[in-house]
Amino acid sequence: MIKIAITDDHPIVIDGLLNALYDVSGIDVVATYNNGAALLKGLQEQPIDVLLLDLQLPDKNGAELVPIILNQYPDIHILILSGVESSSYIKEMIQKGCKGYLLKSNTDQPKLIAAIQEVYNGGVYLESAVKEQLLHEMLITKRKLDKINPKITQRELEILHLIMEELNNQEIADRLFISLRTVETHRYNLLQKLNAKNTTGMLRIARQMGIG
Amino acid sequence: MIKIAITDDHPIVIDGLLNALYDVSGIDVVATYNNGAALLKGLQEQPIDVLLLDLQLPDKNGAELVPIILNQYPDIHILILSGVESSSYIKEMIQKGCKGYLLKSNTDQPKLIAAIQEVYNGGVYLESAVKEQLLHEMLITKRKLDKINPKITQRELEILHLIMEELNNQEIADRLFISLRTVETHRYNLLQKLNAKNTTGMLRIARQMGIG
DNA sequence: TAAAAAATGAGTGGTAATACTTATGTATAG
DNA sequence: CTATACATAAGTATTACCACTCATTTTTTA
Repeated sequence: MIKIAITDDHPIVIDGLLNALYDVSGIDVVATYNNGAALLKGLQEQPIDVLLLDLQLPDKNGAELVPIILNQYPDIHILILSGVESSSYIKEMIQKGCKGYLLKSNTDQPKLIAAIQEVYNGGVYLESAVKEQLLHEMLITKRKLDKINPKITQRELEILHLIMEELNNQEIADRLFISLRTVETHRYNLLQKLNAKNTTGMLRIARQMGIG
Repeated sequence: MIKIAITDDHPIVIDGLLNALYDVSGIDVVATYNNGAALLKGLQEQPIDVLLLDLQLPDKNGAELVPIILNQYPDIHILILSGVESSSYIKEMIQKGCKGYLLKSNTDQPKLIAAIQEVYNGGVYLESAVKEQLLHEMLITKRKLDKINPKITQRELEILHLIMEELNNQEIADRLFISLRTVETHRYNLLQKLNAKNTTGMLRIARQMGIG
């Protein structure tokens, strides 16, 4: 018997989920909460296996809540049930330790049950639309910017790589047997070409272009 | 008519591909090469739409070859045909601008044709095994490092996020209604806790921990 | 081979970040 | 009720980085 808790601030969503999971063999919804505080309190007395968690809650959002929960109850399998299909959100949640990410918009009963069983058994559940989204994010990045992007020279690229390796200008100069001033010039030109305001921005853009 | 070139150092592979693509409507194999140099030379006189490229060539490997080709012929769609299913390879190749990655081990004629048509039409082709591999890679990262990780406070995390957004200390101070010196202190403590020597390193480590 | 692009490097000035230490109010947990 | 942790903030130096401009040499390409 998989013990489940539902947390969502919309009663309608909770009703829908209860309905979808009612009388399903092997699944038992033992609690529902409508905010983060209630959830954290409830977990103290009611142990669960799987948590269906909405990302947008009135008091705390999922990004804050998940680490707190997993820190105290590492064995709970968290299944995010969200309205937004944003790959950065999805990635963040999974990396924080959630076991799945469902979209409210297209999750029906069979999917929901499949997801619950999958995460309960130690797997990760992502529906195919979400998978596609992630892959797209991961792979596309580069070439579109590539056209717009002013071409970075070989030497500039080398310097970019060394900056990524956390070398400072002096260390880069020593490594490449060139003057500190030359490194500064290359670096300045990189900032211009990538239209970045500082090193952080430069590296972010570079990463988006697939460098690194 | 999609004009195709094949590059592989194994004649048997070339024969197999020729055979698979022979007499397929809309597809025309116009050249075959068995090393990188021959390919680069051939491209000068024989324009193509799609390149089937083996990663392991005797003279140059794919990682070197692809940027050279795409730099000179940005409109060629490169389809990697490799024996190794390594996600880092796959990612690297796609990010360098390749449009697809096929495994020699399980590519049959229909798959091959589908892939060629997909990339010719501007898409990216990855077979499902490869997709799964990539997703796995992408999502696993976090939790193992999570245990080791020194505890970063809520406020420090906030500041880390704002640094990632390319704000400087003054801007962060203004945003959080605190003093510049306080931001500097938090930032200093972050560098210590993450054991980083500069902002670049700090952000790299943070990313590895799944922050961002 | 001329023209363009890339790599090299310096001048000069300014701003931001890093490297510490010390300290205080405040919340929190034992 | 008292350690402990956290957020806050200042003092004092030093170093790194950013912002430009200009100039020379080398390499690439037309």
